[in-house]
Amino acid sequence: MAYWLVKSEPDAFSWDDQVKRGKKGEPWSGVRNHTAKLNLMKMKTGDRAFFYHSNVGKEIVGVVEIAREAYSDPTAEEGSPWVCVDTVAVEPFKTPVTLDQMKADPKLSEMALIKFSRLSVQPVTAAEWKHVCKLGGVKA
DNA sequence: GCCAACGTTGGC
DNA sequence: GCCAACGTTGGC
Repeated sequence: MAYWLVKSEPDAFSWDDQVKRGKKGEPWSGVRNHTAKLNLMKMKTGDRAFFYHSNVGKEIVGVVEIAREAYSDPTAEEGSPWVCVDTVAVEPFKTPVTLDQMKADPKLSEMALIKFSRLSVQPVTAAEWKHVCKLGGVKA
């Protein structure tokens, strides 16, 4: 299984919104960056991702699962190359893990979140996943 | 094909 | 609200 991190501005789509979608999930659409798109295309059903609130909060607030692999993004122009996946809420963090916390943690110094701060869909290593789950108070 | 200008993202 | 980082666009 692979691990990921996806970003959303809570003003646009928050963790609470994701939870409200229930098992139906929500299309993770609107990605318009090729690096992010490549990551979306690598996702498999059952992969897990951290749900990160950018701008407001700047913290990981929960875990989502990939419920549907990459398909043509319905919010993009017809014939455009953009894709989205469906995400379903799995579990909220007991304690949100903040950006400051991750920056200060030597175990997480190589995280894409810190090194490529503008990438909205990014891979997370198994070691990082485990560690952040621990900080967040959830099972890896 | 280079690079300056511009737009967008996201932390501060 | 500002600005740094980065991607994209367009003139040459």
